[in-house]
Amino acid sequence: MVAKITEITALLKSKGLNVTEIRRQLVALLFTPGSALTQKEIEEALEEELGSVDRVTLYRNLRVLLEKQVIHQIPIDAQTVKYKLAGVHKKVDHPHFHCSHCDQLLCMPQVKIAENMLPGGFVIQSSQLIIEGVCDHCNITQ
Amino acid sequence: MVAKITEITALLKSKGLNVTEIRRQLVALLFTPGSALTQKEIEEALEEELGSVDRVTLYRNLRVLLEKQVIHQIPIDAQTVKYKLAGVHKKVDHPHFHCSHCDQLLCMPQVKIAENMLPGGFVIQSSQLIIEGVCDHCNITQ
DNA sequence: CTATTTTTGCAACATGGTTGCAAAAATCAC
DNA sequence: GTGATTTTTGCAACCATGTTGCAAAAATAG
Repeated sequence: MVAKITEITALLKSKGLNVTEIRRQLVALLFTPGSALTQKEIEEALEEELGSVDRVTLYRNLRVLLEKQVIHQIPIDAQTVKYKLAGVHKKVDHPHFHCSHCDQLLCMPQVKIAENMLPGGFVIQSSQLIIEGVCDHCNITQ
Repeated sequence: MVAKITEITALLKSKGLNVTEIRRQLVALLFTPGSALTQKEIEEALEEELGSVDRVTLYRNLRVLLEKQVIHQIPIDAQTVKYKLAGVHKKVDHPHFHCSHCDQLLCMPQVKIAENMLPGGFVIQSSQLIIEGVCDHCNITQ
């Protein structure tokens, strides 16, 4: 959770982004592996840190970070989108696992969706898979 | 496309729903296999048929049809939800294939997401898979 | 430090989700 | 069928969120 400021600064700069207070806090917030938040959750968390956050500023920063692929947008269900720090996976559209117990969102690049799973003649361009369930950690400690 | 009115009426009644003009047109619209529309697309299509459609009425009818499982809601990406006539598959959360060429949305119940695809300790409760690509038909005729 | 570029905060507007309520339509009981 | 009852519709209204423009503030470059 406590990522060094220099680490975050370096990440932002490496993507050609200026470093501002909101961006630093925003990235810091998503730095924990597995943590993925909705815009509302981000807004609330940032308000605790910064007092108040303009929703337009947050909205624009989310867009910039998405464009530069610092973060990813993952549609959990028809009415929820979560934001997550982009991992190191090459493909943008790898599967995710959402734990209904602890709300963690984990990348599952080991799960592959391949063309041979489909009837003949179908070509895959991309795919998006969300698996909802209980993660290994919650499964044990529960 | 031209499903007999009696067929649609029967479908609605079988779910315990009264038959109204909007519901009939709405179901008729989604009757074509593979057709899936956004709320906006539905609204526009219905306006051609009925002159004008109140967005609240449409919204409420979509909700009722979802509840009764006459239709399903499928999140195509972070900013698009499509509605589709519910098929005959037992599981609600079967995979879908979205053709980027003809925009058809096809059910792919043959693609299975199984627990053994995940690391040990993970339990699957449900899953949601959207595969984007080119369908067999477009692939040939293209 | 000053000039230039970027970012922020705010007003404003659009769109979609949601509720309440009275009028209209559908269904039910005769 | 008629009238009573239940359901559905259409509309006003409100809230949350997406989106743009613009001037002030902050960050960066020289």
